[in-house]
Amino acid sequence: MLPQPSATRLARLTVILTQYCSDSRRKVSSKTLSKLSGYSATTIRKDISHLGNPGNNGAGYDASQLLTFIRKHLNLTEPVKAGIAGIGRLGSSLINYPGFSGQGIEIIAGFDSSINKIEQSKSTIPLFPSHEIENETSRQKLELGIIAVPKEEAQKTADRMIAGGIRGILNFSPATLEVPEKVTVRNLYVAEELIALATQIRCNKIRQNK
Amino acid sequence: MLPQPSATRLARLTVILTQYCSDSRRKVSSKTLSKLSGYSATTIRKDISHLGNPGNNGAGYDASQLLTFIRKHLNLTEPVKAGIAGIGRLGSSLINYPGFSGQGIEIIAGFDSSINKIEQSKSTIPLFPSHEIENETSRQKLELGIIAVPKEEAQKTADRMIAGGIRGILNFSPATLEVPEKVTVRNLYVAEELIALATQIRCNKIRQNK
DNA sequence: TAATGTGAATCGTTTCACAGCG
DNA sequence: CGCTGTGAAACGATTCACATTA
Repeated sequence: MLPQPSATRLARLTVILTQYCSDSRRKVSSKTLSKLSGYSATTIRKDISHLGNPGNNGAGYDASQLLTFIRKHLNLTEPVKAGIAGIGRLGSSLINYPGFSGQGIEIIAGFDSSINKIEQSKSTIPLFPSHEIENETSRQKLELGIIAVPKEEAQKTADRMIAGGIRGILNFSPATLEVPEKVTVRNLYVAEELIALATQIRCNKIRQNK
Repeated sequence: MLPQPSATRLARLTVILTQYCSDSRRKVSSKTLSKLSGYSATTIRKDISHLGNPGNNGAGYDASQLLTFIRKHLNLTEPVKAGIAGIGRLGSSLINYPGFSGQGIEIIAGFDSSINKIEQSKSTIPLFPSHEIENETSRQKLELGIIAVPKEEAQKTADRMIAGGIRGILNFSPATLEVPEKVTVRNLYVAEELIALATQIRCNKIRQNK
C-alpha cells in the first residue's frame, strides 16, 4: 500500500528523470536524485522500494530503467487524456504549456461558457461550449478534468465532468468541490498558498520540517 | 508549535470565513466549517486550539471574531506585498486575479525579461525588466515572490529575488529551486499534480485517506 | 567502498473519547 | 443537549541503523 506522499514524490521523480535521461546520462544514485529533487536519499529509496525491487542493488540505478520501472508501477504507460474547462488566461497557459506531452499528459479538449469570444482558429486543441462537457468527456473517454473557471461555475463544471465519467479533477478555482467517493480531487488554492507562505515567514511558531 | 498542515488548513479557513462573513452570517460551528472545507470538524477544532482559545466555548464561533482571531495569530493583520516574475499568460492571470486583495495579498510589481513585448499601459501594476528584480524587491520591501517564468530562468530569478531580500517564494516553474535556509519555497508543480492524479485513479495501491 | 533495500524506532498528525461550558 | 477544547490513543510517514550486494 503506497502512501500518498510517496506517490506525489514519485510523480516528481518521473519528471526529473525524464529530463535527466534526455541529457543522455545513464547512472543515477539516490543521492543524485536527492540533489535534484530536494527529498532525502533515504526517502527516495523507500519510495522506490514500495514499488518492489528495480534491480541493481549495490550500484546506482540505471536512469532510464528506473524511469520505466516507476512509470510502469504507477500505471503511467498509457497516456493520460485530460480536458480543461475555462479558457481564460490561466486555461490558455495550461493548454500551451509544453511540459505535459513528454510526461504522457494530453490535454485534448477545451471548454468555455462563452466559446464565441475565443479565437477558435488560434487554438491548438478543439474547443467546445460548456454544455458539451458531459458529452465530450464520455465520448473522448477523458480521465482527468482541469477546472480553471470562476468560483461560481466550478461546482457545475465538476458535476458535468463527473456525469461524463471523469475520475479525477485538478481544481484551480477557490471553490470546495463536492464529489462522489469514486472521484478524486486535488486542489491548487493559490491564494491559500500565498497566505500559508506569508504565515510561515512571519510567524516563528510553525514547525519547519525541511 | 503549529504543525505545517494546520497552517495550510487555517489559511484555507480564512478564505472560507471571509466569504462566509461577507454573506452576513454570524455564527459558525466546526461542523459547518467542515461542510465548507472538507476537513473534519475535529481537525478544525484542533487547528484552532493550536492558536489558543478564541472564546465562546460551548456555543459555536462568532464567524467574524473567529476570522480576526485566526488572522491575528497567523500574523496576517498587515497586507502581504508580493512581486511576480514572468508576465506570460500564467503571470497575467495571477496579476488580474481578483481574489487576492480581499485576503490581504497585494501583488505590486511585475517582472519580465522582455519587457518591451508587454503592453505596459494595459497593466494594472508597474512592470520592470528582470534585471531590476533585486533593486525593486529591496526598494519596495517585497516579502513574497511568485515565479512564473520558464524553467531555465527560474533559478536565476529566485537568486535575484533572494538577493533583494525576499523571504518566501511560490514557484510555478518545474524547476527545483536551491535557496538558503532562511527562504521558504512552496512549489506548485502542475504536471506532477496531474501525474499523481492519474496514478491515484488508475492504481488501487494508493492509500486513500480522505 | 559506495551504493541499495529494509525492519525497527522515531516522530508528527489525526482521530478518539470525553470533560466542561453555554 | 449541542458544541468546544483537549489529553490520550491510534495511525501513518520518515528516519535510522545496518545487513547486503556490486
